[in-house]
Amino acid sequence: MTPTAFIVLGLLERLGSASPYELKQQATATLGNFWSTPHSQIYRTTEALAAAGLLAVRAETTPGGRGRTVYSLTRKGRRALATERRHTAADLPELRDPALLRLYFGADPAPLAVEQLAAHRRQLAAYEARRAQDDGTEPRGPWLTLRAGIAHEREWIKFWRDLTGAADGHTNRMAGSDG
Amino acid sequence: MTPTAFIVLGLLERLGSASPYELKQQATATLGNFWSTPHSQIYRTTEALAAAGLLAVRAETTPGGRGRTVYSLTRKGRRALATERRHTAADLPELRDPALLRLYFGADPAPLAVEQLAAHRRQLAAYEARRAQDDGTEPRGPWLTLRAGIAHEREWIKFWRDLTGAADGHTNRMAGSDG
DNA sequence: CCCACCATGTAACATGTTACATGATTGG
DNA sequence: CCAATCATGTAACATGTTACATGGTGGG
Repeated sequence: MTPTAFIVLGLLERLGSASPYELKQQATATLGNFWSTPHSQIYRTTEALAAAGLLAVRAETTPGGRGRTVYSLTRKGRRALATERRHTAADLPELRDPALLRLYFGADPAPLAVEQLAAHRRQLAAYEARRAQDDGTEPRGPWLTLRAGIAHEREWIKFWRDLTGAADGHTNRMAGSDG
Repeated sequence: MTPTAFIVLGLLERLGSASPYELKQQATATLGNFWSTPHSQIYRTTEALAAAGLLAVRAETTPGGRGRTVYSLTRKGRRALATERRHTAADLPELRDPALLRLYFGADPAPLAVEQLAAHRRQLAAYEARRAQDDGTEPRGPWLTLRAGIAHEREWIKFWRDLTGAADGHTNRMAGSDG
């Protein structure tokens, strides 16, 4: 099962039923900060899952006339989701950061670091606001991923902060916060 | 400029000249741990860069008969690389970890955590071996990205270690090392 | 000499990115 | 009522993944 398929099934379990458009909105709002999915892929995936019998299709006509297609889990879809949840994956994530790539190939660290630092600080603030806003009722999964996000943002901030003032001289190394 | 193009130019600056095959080997060996690139894309990119005048092409016939195509930077290619190095990007990386995705959608943390913990420990060991092996002559860029890799691996290990024993009960939260 | 693996690619298909299209709704 | 935006998609193209092809090379 592809990640997108898993996301579609997982979101539909929560939402009951939804159009691909709504699924995309949900995905952006909830997973968006650690996993992005293009809407084109959501449309393809809902079609494929429906063809495979994991989703039921319903054509809706909203008052006003504009139609849309609404999907919901079938029993088979529920089973597939449960099975997939039990699988464990041993794949590791990649860092895959364009800024890191530039750094690797010899870009001057300081200007990169200034931008990255600001962006990561904004991101961390957003995460922490979300955590603060939570009243303790959010399910454990999302809460844990939020925790992971916060931890890694803090690492990025440490990393780039150390580089904001680093001169681009001949010395390869510097004293760092690295243990 | 696409990341792959930047990688091809950057590697060719180091290597002087290389075939797409060699570029792929180099990319895997050096960047592989934080940025992967499929070989198909390397072949496409070398062709495109050559067509744009950033690379010079030379058809080689190795003793034995098997031919290959060797590329090297043109002056224009060097200029493009220098320009690109000066650009700063404000895009943030995504975590994009399949295990995190499962966690988000309610997978039982413990079994996931066991596998992830082991895998991240191996990865950290590999990074640290590389750092230990370095005699201080490695350029700063690679050394910095290695440092980032190590820091994040440590975060992942903390994260998953806290989850290896977590019961999958009704309590949403637990005491964590999060500060 | 044969099998396995390295070197060197090409091709088919899946996924991701970006642009376009079009009907409703709403703020000015 | 016009422009912007939301809702709802389709399509074109770029990139990534995976399978296949084929010539050399080295070990048993």
